[in-house]
Amino acid sequence: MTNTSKIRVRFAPSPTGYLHIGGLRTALYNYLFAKKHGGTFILRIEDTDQSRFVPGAIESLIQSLDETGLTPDEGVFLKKNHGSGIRDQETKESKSYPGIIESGDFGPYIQSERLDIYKQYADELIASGKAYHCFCSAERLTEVREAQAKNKQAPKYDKYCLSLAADERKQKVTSGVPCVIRLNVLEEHGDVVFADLVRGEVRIRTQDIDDQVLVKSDGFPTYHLANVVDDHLMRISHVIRAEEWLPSTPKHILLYEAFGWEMPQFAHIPLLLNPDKSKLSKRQGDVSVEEYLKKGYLKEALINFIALLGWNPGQGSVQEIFSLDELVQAFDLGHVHKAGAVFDLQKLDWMNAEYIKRLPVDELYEKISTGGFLEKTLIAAAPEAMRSEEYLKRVLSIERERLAKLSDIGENNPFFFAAELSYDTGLLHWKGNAPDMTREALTKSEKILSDLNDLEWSKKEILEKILLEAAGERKGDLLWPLRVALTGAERSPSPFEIAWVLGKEESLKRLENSIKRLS
RNA sequence: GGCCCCAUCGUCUAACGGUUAGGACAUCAGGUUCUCAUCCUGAAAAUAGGGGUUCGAUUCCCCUUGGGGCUACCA
Repeated sequence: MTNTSKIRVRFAPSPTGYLHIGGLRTALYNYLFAKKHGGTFILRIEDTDQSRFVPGAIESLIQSLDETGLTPDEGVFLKKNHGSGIRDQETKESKSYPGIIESGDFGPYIQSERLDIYKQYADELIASGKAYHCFCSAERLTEVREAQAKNKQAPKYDKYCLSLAADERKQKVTSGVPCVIRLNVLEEHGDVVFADLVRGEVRIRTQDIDDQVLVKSDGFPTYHLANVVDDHLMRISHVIRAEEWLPSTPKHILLYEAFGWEMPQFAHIPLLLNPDKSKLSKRQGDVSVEEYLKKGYLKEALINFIALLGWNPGQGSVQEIFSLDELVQAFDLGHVHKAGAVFDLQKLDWMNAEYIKRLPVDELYEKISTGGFLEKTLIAAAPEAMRSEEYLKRVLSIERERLAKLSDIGENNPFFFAAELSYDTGLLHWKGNAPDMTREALTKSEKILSDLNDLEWSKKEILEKILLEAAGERKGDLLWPLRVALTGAERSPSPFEIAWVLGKEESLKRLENSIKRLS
């Protein structure tokens, strides 16, 4: 049931660590494009460099994709009950065939488990003379390159081994001399031209293209070979990847031609940048998706934010808040930017705050508690009474509009979780009021609040009404000392809200303490 | 060094030959029942430079400049 016109895209990371924020964006654009066109979003693990493999990285990659909602349609098994999360022993083993992968084969697609396939295709190229064995040492290659750099020439292999006699090459191969397999790029080929969906026509002179290594001396394929072979076998229709791959695309095109295969469409999306405009990297901030989630950035905000880094809905739209579904509807490769985009943490904070503000308190509490923020924040050290669900929900209803990220809970308002307040007594005085006046105000507040019953304490609006009435014209005289007494802080939410959160007992205790300070 | 890509406010971006060059973040100022936050209003802030093409260029072409990426038996 092959439908060759079907949209099939892939996200093809190397398992060298955690999912990078730039990787997430590449995955997102692939995902959006697939969903928009009723296509298939595939995950393929490109682990052809054994030395860079990080244990656990594959699982981590899959988990991050899953947590952000970008679960692949193919190439991954998410298992409920057992083990690694990437393989289902019951129904699928890794593929060991050189054949076409049809829709319905679900991987996992891990390149290190497909070495036979690449070997077979490399041999095919050797047989047809499109590729050749190279026995040159690293030292010689370095010398060649240095000489070329000195002469201001493009650095590329000089085809030395191609000049070896055929039987000499064969003899070396059979006797096991270490060698690699290179693509034989013919200069008479002419320019390599392709139409990039983002950039338009891209043209490279063949003389500038190196005889790329296809198979390394350890028998593993390089990225170039494995990538092209798999994209072909998996019937990838659109290669959507980061701009850093643009220079190697001509090499891939030459490979498709050498095999006589139909080419996918290419779309090279702009890089995510550090504030100094270099490629987004660690060192200048967090780049791991997991880190952002841990800090309390909501996946919806993260996805929304990076979607808009390098893409916009066009049509003069000024919409900034998009759900995943809305992104799917609006997405369009034609509105992907060509220039790189700086990853601006301040705007992410703003967007995350927007999402938090829109979250009902119950859902916010759910995220705080399941996200581990009860253990990671000021809440951890709070007295027992200040850790209850009911108390925390009251705090959240106040803090909701001042949180940039979940981990900020209590950060600006530590008095919500403090057993004792420490502050400068002078802070209690409103605009130079005398201590007597302050004491009088605090005593008045204490009297009012202690007279209120539980029902009146249950609503912050009631507290507000009563205190406001009592305050009269010069509100600061009463409210400022009360607020400081309850918070010990120069800045905080309103005294009504604080009192309501703290409750009668704790509020009165803090008031009494403040009055003691003045005597 | 070589090759390639890119270029609108500080940042993300809109305007696919004709706009007082628009929006958002950040910044600043003011307003909103005490401080802060939220919210509202306002301000400042950009087409890198030079040539063309055109009646008319942010927009199309060329050059310069600037930035970035790649340049491995890494992806």
